[in-house]
This record gives sequence, structure tokens and C-alpha cells, in this order.
Amino acid sequence: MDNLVDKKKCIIKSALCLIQEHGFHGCPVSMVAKNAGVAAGTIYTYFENKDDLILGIYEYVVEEIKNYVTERDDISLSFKDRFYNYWKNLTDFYELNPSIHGFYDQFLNSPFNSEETQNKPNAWHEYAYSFFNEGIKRGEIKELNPIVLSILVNTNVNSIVRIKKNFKNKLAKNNMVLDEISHLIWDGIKAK
Amino acid sequence: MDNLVDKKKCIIKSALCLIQEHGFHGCPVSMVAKNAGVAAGTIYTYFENKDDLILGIYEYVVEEIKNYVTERDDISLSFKDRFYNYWKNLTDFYELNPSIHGFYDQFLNSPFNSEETQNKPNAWHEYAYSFFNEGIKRGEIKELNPIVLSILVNTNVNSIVRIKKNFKNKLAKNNMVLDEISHLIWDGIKAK
DNA sequence: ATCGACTGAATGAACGTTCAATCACAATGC
DNA sequence: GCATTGTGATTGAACGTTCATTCAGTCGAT
Repeated sequence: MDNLVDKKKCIIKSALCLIQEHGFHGCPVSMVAKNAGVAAGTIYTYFENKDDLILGIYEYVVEEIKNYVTERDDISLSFKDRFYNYWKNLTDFYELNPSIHGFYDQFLNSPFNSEETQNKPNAWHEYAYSFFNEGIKRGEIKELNPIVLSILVNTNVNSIVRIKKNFKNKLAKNNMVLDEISHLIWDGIKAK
Repeated sequence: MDNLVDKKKCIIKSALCLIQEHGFHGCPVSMVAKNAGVAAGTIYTYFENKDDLILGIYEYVVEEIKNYVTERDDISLSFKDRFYNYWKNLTDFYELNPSIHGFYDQFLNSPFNSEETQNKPNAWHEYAYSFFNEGIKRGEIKELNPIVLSILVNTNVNSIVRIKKNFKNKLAKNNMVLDEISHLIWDGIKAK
């Protein structure tokens, strides 16, 4: 039965790249099928419809991010070090997986990201939430809303990666500057 | 001939709301036409095609943002005060015009925002660029790339407005926290 | 009478989705 | 070991719908 899981993942990965490149429209099911090396009809054995496919991609993406970041968290470190790790790992992950970054950015601001989707249990969001919550409990960061904190940090990482992507060549000297943003945020949220 | 300008604006405004709500797809030209009180064909006297309409909305949106922020800038103030003004005005504008905020967020991360679009002259980006550039020249902020600076500030304002929108009710106490982000950023970019 | 904006039904291409037919393969019977 | 049957994934042509776009005809101002 592993074959079925593989094929589903294969469809998801194909769609991920294409959607990132062409947008949600601009990426017909037939194109996804061709790219994944299956017939159009096959997609409908794995997904109810195109919307369901897109939600499936989102779930996959969120799972991948969570795995990468949690695997590299080290709870024996100080929270400050864990924060910088979190930042670096998320950045690395997006840079290693530009199409995930592109898809995620697009999805977050699209109407697909409905209130319903946002309220669904989401391992990545829950992890990020509990991560910052722990920092608060340990008294190492200010008593802010952990949800807000995680959104802010994720947004900043997100946009820094986007800036690096867009300004790849013109920006050699300023990568340094971008990396400083993490210090800036840490200084802002750490307990005084 | 003012009638023509008005009608064009009317079409743009109608499309703006609908796209913000339903996404670029999910918003057919016929729907825009109905909402604007014109026939579908009329849209084609003002725009070459749907893509051109969407770019037209973008240009309109960018113009509106620029006007609001520049009109409220006061060059006689210290750069620090001007920075806080900039932040507040941009925030206010998005909160007064949620559909512009929604559209802009969506547009920035979509394939419509192509390299070509990004390289087109853009009064708002140029203003933001020159704003931060002046801060650097005056020696009041660090020597960072002004483009990077403006993107970072705009991104943070953007996402704070989004957080406020999404957490409207649950967040009474934390608005304060969100407003603190501006201090945090200022502390990070000001000259030492 | 002229001209350009406007209309909205018509067009045709594109797309999501379906489904009858096919295929791969495992289980069963001989 | 071989033939038969059953099962469920796979295919891709076909369907019906939606949509962007067109254009012949109308309207209204000059």
C-alpha cells in the first residue's frame, strides 16, 4: 500500500511546484496530472476535487515545516539559543525548499486560508505556539500572546527569505543586515 | 470626460472588493461588471483584458497608499517622529481600507507580481525608498539598503494589520503589544 | 449626421469532473 | 502449475459548465 502513499505525495509535490510558479488558477488539473505522470482522472482517487488537492498540499507543507524545525530543536539549550535556532532552521528550510516557501506565502494570503482552515488543528502552528509559550513560562520572554508572537516571527522570516530570493544578486553585503533582524526581534521580545 | 475617469475608478473599486473576497479566480469579469453597474463589454473599453484590469487595480492601490502616507508626512519633524508617523499612517490606511489591504497582500505573493511588475516605476515604492534613504543621509538610521528597509517595515505593518483583523475580538489586551513592534523595529534600525 | 461609449447575447476555448473501459495483480478453484 | 474470477487503481476521451472576450447593434451627446 506504500505505492498509494507515494503516488499521493507525488501528485502533491507536482502540484506544489506548478502552483507556486503559476498561481492557483493558471495551474489546471490536467497540468498537474501531466507533471506527475498520471492521468487526470487518477487525481480524483486521491482528492475529492481541486480545492481538496490544494488543502492537501497545505497540510503536507505544514507537516514538512514542522518536522524540519522540531527535529532540530534542542530543549537542553537556553531559550535564547533555541530562539535563534528556530529562526535559522525556518530560514534554512524555506531556502532549501523555495517552492514550499512560494506556495505557503501565496496560500496564507488567499481565500483558501479561510477561518475554517485556520481553526483546524495544525501541528506546525501548535508547535510554534507551545514553543513561545514555553519561553514565556520560563520567564525568558515577555508575556505576549504566543500566537501573535509566532505569527510575527514567522512573518519576518518569511519576508526575509522573500527579499533574499528577489534580490539574490544585488544584495551580497546586505545579507548581514537581514540576519540582524533576528537580533532585533529577540531584543524586542526577551524579558527585560 | 471626467465621466470616463469616474467609470474606470468605479470598475476598479468594484473589482477590488470582489477580488479581495473571492480571489483572482472566483471573480469573473461578469461579476465585476454587474457589481460596477456596467455591461461586461464595457470593461474592455477601459482595460485590454482581465490581467490588465488587475494591474490597473494594483496601480490604483499603490497610488492611494502613497497619497495617504505622503500627505501626512511632515518633513519638519525629526526623522524618528516621521518614522512613527509613517508607521501609524500606513496602519491607519490599511485599517480604513481593508479591501485594499486584502488585495495588496494577495497581489504581492501572487504570480501577477512578476519581476516585470516589480521593475516598473512605482510611486509608492519610490517614496518609501527615498524616505528611508533620507533617514540614512541624515545619519539617523543605520546604513542599510533602503529598499530592504522599506520592504521590512511594510511587511511588518502589513502583518500586524492582518493579525488585528483575524484576532479582532480575542486580542483586546494585545493591541498594545502589537503597537510595540514599531518601537522594536525603530530600535533596531536607528543609528547607535 | 457623426462619433464614441455602451450593451449583452453569442462565441469558443479552457477547465474541472465523470465514467466506461482497461489493466495489474491477488485470491480462488481445479 | 494454470485458468478463472474479483478487486481496485488507472486511463483519457467526453461532458457540461464557466468564463474571458468579441461585435453587431443601440444610445446619447454634440
